[in-house]
Amino acid sequence: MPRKSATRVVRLPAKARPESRAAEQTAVVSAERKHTINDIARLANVSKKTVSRVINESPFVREETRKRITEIIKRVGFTPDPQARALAFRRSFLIGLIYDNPNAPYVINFQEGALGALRRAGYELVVHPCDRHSEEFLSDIRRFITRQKLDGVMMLPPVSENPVLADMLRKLDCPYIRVISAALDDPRNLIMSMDRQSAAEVAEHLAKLGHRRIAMIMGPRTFRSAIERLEGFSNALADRGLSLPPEFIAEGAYTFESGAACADALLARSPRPTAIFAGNDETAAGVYRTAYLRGVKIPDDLTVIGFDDSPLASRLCPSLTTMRQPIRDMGRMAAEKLVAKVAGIADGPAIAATTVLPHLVARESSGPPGK
Amino acid sequence: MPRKSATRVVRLPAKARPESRAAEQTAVVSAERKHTINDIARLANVSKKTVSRVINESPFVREETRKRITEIIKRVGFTPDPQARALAFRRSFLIGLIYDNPNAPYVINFQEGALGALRRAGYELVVHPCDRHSEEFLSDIRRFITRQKLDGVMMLPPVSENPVLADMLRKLDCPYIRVISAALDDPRNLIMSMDRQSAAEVAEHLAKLGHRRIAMIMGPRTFRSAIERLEGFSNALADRGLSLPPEFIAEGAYTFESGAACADALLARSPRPTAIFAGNDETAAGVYRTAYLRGVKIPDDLTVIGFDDSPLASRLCPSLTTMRQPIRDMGRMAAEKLVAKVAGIADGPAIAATTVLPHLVARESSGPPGK
DNA sequence: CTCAGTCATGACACCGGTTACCATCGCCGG
DNA sequence: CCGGCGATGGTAACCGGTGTCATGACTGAG
Repeated sequence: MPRKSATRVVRLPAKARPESRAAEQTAVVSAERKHTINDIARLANVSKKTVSRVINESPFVREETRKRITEIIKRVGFTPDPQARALAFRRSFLIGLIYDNPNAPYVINFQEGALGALRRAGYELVVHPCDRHSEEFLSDIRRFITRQKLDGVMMLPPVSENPVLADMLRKLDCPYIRVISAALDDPRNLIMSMDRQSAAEVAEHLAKLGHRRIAMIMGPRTFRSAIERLEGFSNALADRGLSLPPEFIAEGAYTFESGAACADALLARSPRPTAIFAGNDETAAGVYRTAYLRGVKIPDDLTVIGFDDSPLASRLCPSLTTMRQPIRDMGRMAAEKLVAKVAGIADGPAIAATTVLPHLVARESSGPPGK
Repeated sequence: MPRKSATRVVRLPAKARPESRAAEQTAVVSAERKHTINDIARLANVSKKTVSRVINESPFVREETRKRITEIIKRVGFTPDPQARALAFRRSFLIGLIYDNPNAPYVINFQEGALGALRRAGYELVVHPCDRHSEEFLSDIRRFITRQKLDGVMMLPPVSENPVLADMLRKLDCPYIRVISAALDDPRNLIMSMDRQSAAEVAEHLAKLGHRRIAMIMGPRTFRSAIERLEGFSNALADRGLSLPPEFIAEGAYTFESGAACADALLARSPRPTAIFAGNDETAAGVYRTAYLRGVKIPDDLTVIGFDDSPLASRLCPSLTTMRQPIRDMGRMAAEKLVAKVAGIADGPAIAATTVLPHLVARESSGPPGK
């Protein structure tokens, strides 16, 4: 068909035809027009309201009528227009996922866990990666939410820890769920990972193996999880008569490179630690790299423990002992909780935060101290 | 405030008040009602149509009027309702991303690349992970698209290779872009990764290093990329007088486990290969594992090359030589191409497929053959 | 000065659903 | 036999924007 090569000329000529846009030209392509609720009503010989009742499962429709209408709907393959519904319902049936996390498997797994629950409830998921250091950080998110009138949002750490953001969401009157490591909000808004307790489990593991010179590469102090893991770890070691001296604490950035650098500093000490608890798996991979370059054998010369149980953990050689977070489940729980909020149910008085407890997955990288 | 604990009782009692739903109770919470185009019109003392013109940058508004309205819009913080716009425009401004790919960084990077371009054009991204082996695979996707009346979808391999799915999309009259390794469709619908040429680059690299006994662990034959990489590799070797004998070709599954298993088989041969080209980085990690268990040193005893340049590649020790795919760019290009289609522009006669050419990133895992 | 052509704007229908409210119908007891 | 009630279905208005078309003011040519 002869297409006008009207790229976007429409806007330029101040003297185009009245206000005709190139819309129809493409719209007409579709052979059979989509059915609307009116078509169904006509076919079933009832009013559109009755059809609407059937769609929304209103009990005020005679069984026979309902059956007839349902039949027709199925036959012609009618789907109510989501935007029209959204307009009338004042609900978009869209949930946002805001993240700022370089850990791809974390995000993907959460996303997939959440989607399962969302779909079941009739919602779809819109994603929004962001950069919390950007100037337009907040306005971007605001635009994200208002642009499609999202019914609610979920946030992953570290953005989930941002109090200003949470404030903004409250002002926007936008229901939200924060995945987070500490009780920084109304428990109804939280999915909490018990990082403190998890870190204690690492301490116990290392103590049992007999380590006494233990180091930790923590995440950035601006991250709640970093603090929680550090304190949980340190306290648990103390409980067992072990200490985590300041010179054995390095502040990394939850990244591969920082892990390597911190490990380099730690392994240069004498005596050097026999075990390093890395703040996350990426950091642990950095430790591996430094050990590889320095000829330090894992786990013979050095025990390494990570956190997350990302795919990376089992790919490394030797495989990495780490803390597994049930991220998929967290996604599901976050979604369920959010949907309940959006629907206005389960908004009762005092509901505890939803919590998850990571657990240790022992692999090859941890063993008794060498010498 | 006294909340009716009306969880969802609304549906049960056949004799509730007419048909009142619990909607308003939650809606009223917001202190100041959202402004609509009517409010703006009233404030500016013009018709809503004129406000609409300003919003849509119609040239037919007097400069002074435009300024006044713009001012008011900004002052009261008005945002046009997206669902209402969508309804009137017959466009949802939503683009879907359909994937079925266990490689999280791949998906995340593509997603982020695409989002940049989509945002700029005023679209949002809705994600749909799927399981191509599920019975409801197709109907799920159909529902996904119709449920929110998506304006278009992007598909990642391997689902992108499914011809039945593409057919369905055409029938649904839903614009789509397939990210793929071969010209299986109208070029306007494709973002093509030149896997054949890339694999040839690997062959060249190995040949230059002096390898003669070279093996390949390919992906599943049902994957287009697996075939392309195999043929490209094999042909390029042949061009250089080298051969890829059948016993040095193993069919994996693009997974860590299959990589380990295939490597085990290959390394059991005698003489064994001095280099293995793994179909992707995951597979390469599997090769590392087997080498680790067998005490085979990389790269001294064995050169390993991956494909993807996922984060894993640089985390492994030794770091993995691999082919880098510009995934983020692919996301951006796919989004731009799709937006153009949706907008009806750039639909000219013959447009070549958009192609990308992965390139080699040489790291520590490749070197001259040992003995 | 008149007339045609532009530009700027408004009135109104419409997108495809929903709710509020009203009308009708069948069945019941008084 | 009639009024009343609950069950059903219809009508109109509305959600918040956009398209179409008419109209009035302004401009420049003849």
